[in-house]
Amino acid sequence: MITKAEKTAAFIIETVAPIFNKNGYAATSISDITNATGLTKGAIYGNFKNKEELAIASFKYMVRLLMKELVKHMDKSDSPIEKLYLITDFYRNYYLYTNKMGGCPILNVGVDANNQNALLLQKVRTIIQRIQDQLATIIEDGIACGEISDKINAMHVAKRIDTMIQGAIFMAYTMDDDFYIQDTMNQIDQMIQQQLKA
Amino acid sequence: MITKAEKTAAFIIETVAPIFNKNGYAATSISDITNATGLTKGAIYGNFKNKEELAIASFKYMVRLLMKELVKHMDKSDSPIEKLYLITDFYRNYYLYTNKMGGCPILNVGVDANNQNALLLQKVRTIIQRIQDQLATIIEDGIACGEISDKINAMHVAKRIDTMIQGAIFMAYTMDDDFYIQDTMNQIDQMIQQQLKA
DNA sequence: ATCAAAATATACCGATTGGTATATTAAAAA
DNA sequence: TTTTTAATATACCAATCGGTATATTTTGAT
Repeated sequence: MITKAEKTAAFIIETVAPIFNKNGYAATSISDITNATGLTKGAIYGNFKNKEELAIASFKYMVRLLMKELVKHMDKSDSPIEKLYLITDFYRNYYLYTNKMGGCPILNVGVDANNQNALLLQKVRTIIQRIQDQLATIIEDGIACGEISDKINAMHVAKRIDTMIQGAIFMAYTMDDDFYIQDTMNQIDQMIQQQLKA
Repeated sequence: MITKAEKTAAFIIETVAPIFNKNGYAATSISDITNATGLTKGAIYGNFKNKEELAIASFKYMVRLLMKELVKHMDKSDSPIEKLYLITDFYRNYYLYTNKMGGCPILNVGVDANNQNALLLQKVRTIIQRIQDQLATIIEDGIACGEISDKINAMHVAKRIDTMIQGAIFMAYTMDDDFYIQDTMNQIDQMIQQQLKA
């Protein structure tokens, strides 16, 4: 059975996650949290040990949301090479989609947590690692089924694609210009076509 | 003549810039600043209007340092295409070089200032714009002197290169792995060779 | 050496910080 | 319906926040 506290905890996370994502850890105060939720400190600290635990829960929630959407998108095809195109396709809507949740949590927390919060930084690293592993797996699947050239290093290409995507997201948000994402996705598509295809 | 206050202001900026760069605006307190400098609030607020002004001065100082180094590096050749290679060459030492100053100020302030400090964000945008303009100018010079194909859009390529560089910097710092920068610079070099060269 | 001005230190301000102890209310079991 | 427990609200804590007013010191010109 789902308790009241569990519902409250979920509500707090959903409400607070975009705030942490937008403002960063240090710039988000407990009163920001009580104001946004309409709850009091009692409810917050009754459900979370401290600010850090809530920030981590918020980050995990954001990433889970994003990854669920990405996987849903990728599942539209079984072909590895088509899956790669579906990934760039997903990121073409990323700016619009993540704006609602206060930006890209990986970029934001990655920069914000560095030198500031070891636990949060560790969580981001794990997520990035997981994304790259999955990307590499798709490429390896493509090699295995003959869609992708066996000359290429799957993990290297995975990192390369991920790096370009994160660069595009940073530029898009900092310059408030979606062009960077659109152009980078075209660039990655071209890379897939010209360098990866068997 | 150089006054005592001017020397103090310079000393404060040099001392504090890496701290702002590492911690971000909100997570850097005035007491962090007095502790690091050994000065008191009187000296700080006697030389700077407020925390924001000091943060902006610190950011400008970091960028000036970096850009001076980059320009010095680029001046090793007059050939536009060689200048492009010298840029990637510069960034091959970027991780080691910027670690001492608390990371890449453009990445850090770009993410930190977004939704937090409009003035700082504006400064980053101006710097990024300037970098891309200069990059585009080099490419256009290359086109003019026949080193670079006239088929390409200079500004688009400039943005593309800048995006890849920033992505590499983000990944390198978040994952604490210089590989991302080295690999991306190789990638850009290859791009120059295969797509830009006339 | 004196003195005015510039520069820095000290002491203080109200507001806010993250967090806790306790009181109160709401929910569920008896 | 009473009683117990779970959940939330209230009131408070010391510490710190950014910033200022004023006192003190240092500096350079006379």
